[in-house]
Amino acid sequence: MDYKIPRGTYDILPQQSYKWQKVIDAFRKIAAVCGYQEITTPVFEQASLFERSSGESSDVVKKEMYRFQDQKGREFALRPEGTAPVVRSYVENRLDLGGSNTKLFYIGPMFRYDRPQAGRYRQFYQYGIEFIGSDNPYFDAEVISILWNYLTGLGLRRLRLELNSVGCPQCSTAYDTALRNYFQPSLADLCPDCQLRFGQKPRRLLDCKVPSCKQIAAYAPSQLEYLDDACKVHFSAVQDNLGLMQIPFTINPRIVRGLDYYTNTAFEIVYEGLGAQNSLAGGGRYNGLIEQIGGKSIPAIGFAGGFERLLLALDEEEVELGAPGVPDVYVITLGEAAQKLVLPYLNALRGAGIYAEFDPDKASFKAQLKAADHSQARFALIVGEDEVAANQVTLKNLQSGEQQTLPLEPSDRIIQLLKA
RNA sequence: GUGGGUGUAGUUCAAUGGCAGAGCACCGGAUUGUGGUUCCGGGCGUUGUGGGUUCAACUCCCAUCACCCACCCCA
Repeated sequence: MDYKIPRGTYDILPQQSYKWQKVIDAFRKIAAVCGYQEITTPVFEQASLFERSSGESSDVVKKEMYRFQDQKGREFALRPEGTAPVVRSYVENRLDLGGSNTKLFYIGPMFRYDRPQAGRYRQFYQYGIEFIGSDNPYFDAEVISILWNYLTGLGLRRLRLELNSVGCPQCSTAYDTALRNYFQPSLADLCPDCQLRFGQKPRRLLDCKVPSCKQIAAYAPSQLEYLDDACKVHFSAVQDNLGLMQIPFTINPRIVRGLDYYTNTAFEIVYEGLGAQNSLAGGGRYNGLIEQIGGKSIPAIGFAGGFERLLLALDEEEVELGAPGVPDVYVITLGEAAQKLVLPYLNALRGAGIYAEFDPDKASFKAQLKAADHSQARFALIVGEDEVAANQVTLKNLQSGEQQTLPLEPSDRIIQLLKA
């Protein structure tokens, strides 16, 4: 083998495809019934779009972005996430001037230069929702409910929805100050990573896993105590709405979104039983992002989830996603005359929407019947010398073994039988 | 980016430094046109790759690549 697939990527092979189609179709369906329409953006964008929106200090931008220059020296990046491109498109196409809400969803590959691990790839596929246009807490609940209903609808049970509010930029900076005050005295005892976090993103100190840091962080103030009145009201309204929609959640004041643009509502869905990469999806409000990217000041909220982990979780929970398609009929011929007769027949069946399989390389009758059995086709359509002579075909039900003879010409009757 | 583990047939796994094997899967056959069960037959695979040690390496050593696990990050 001379060529190898790039590290951290994978092929979706035909035997796996139907599962992907199933989860993708289910997502499209639920998005549609909530009024969301699909948007597809390029897989690469100006690198600065992500630098500015995700935050220069975020790991995603700092060390995980695939960057390249094109022939004219322009700086591009393979998109590491979906929200910034959607917002870029929204602003660029002046959807912000319409004055009404915009409901979008996307599905596509994202790219991050991470060390590969179970549930973590360098090219991975995400589904996501972006609601743009209103700060009404109903929409927080709507967006979260889409995610929740999608995942539970697929059959997942061991899900946990964790909810938090990171507040508006004002309460957020107030909170950062409070955290710095809290950690200041123990600064020297923190791990090197945390010492960096102290300066850049103090709230990251809260989910450090080093035991000594954990201990120090144990009594740190909670974000929720530093929400201003408006943010408090919003947060509790979101909770009320979720309650009314009967979506269970737990408040986790320590969940922190990795990208800088989040405000107020932040949430994450974790699946118990996936190992380290157990976060199935996450999202939140980003009320300042549209303005930051050059549009009007318009509130918005969204989420993104990864299909790879979703499929792992479905596998873990032994959810059956159906099976690959099997032929309705397997066509068996014997002799040259039969083969000639059968080609127009095949075409007619397929034209009528019937999945018909045929392999002229299988010579013997036995081999063909074996192949028919192996294909799990429901029927075998047999055209041999006898049939040619008698101007008819034999239709054999492979489950029951019953067979009947029918006129040679493809008829509605046969099509009905095969479709049944 | 850091630490640990693994790498043998399509696949799951064997092989005290001494001839590279088995189950499953796959293909063919068991007299003329009837499948699933059964029986018989079918495998030289650069033992991930490249070096080294040795009379001899799947086995020991080094490097490299890939995957897995954890950290990290995040979906």
